[in-house]
Amino acid sequence: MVMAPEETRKGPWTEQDDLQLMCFVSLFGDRRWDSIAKVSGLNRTGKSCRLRWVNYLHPGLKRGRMTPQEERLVLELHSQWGNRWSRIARRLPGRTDNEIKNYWRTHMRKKAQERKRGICRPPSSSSSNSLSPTSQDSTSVVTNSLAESHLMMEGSLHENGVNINSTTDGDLDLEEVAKGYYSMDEIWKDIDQLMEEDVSSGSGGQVYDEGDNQQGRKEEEDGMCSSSFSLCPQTPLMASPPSWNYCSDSLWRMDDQENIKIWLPIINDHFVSKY
DNA sequence: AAGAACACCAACCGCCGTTAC
DNA sequence: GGTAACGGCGGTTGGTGTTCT
Repeated sequence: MVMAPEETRKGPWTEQDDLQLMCFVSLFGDRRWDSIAKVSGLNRTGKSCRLRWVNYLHPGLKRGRMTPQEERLVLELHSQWGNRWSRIARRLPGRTDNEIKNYWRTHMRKKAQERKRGICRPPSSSSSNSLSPTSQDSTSVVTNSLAESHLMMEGSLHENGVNINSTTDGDLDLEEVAKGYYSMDEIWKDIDQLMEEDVSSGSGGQVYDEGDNQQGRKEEEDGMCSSSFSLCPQTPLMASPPSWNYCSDSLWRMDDQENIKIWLPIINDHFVSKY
């Protein structure tokens, strides 16, 4: 049979996509994005998956407006490092380079406009950097809280990587994987193999219809991802980022064990049990 | 109330460095 | 050592929601 050539999907992510990606990242870690992209059946590029994870799904992400401390830190660090967004982002736990970049862009645009309108006061003589917060309204905040913000940052700096090793009752002991009993490389190799097999048998690489992920998706006896995800719990799916934020947050943070309980059997069935 | 302007954010693109083969 | 694949980064764009006129 001839499979229609699948075009890599682009554009907005659906809730289903997100869940799917989270599931696979939780199992395989946030590396090997191309493989994750393939294995997950998302039909997106690895880059796209990575971006989605880093900028949106990562459990440690903060949401909402920047605090004055953060704003100040961004200003400070930008004056030091320029547009090294990812570097700056590392100093602001929970904020992504994209977020900071966007913030800065907006911020600078506003500034430029103010300047244009002559609202901005001339820069103080002490500053050689036109971008530095010399004449800004937030100056007071800016000047007194460096130590404070650094302290805050330190507090939350421990990386919020995906903790998948605390499962106690999943069939797969991810801890073992982590310990190296099963190397991820081995697993990936096998997955790659599986994917090839699935493709050649015509059952793999299936992608849900956009817009109708649930219905009409018939269980394929062997389709790991497809069938797996039809088994996925009907999580109170989120209609908007804020609610999703809550969900993803809770999915990850509140109870990894629950999360693992939910997802693990699914993956186990198909390819993990063999390890 | 409607349209324009603005602000915010998600996502893509292209380049570059690193790694594996 | 050469090359391809991958991942990360910064720049940019486009969509959507909000505020202003």
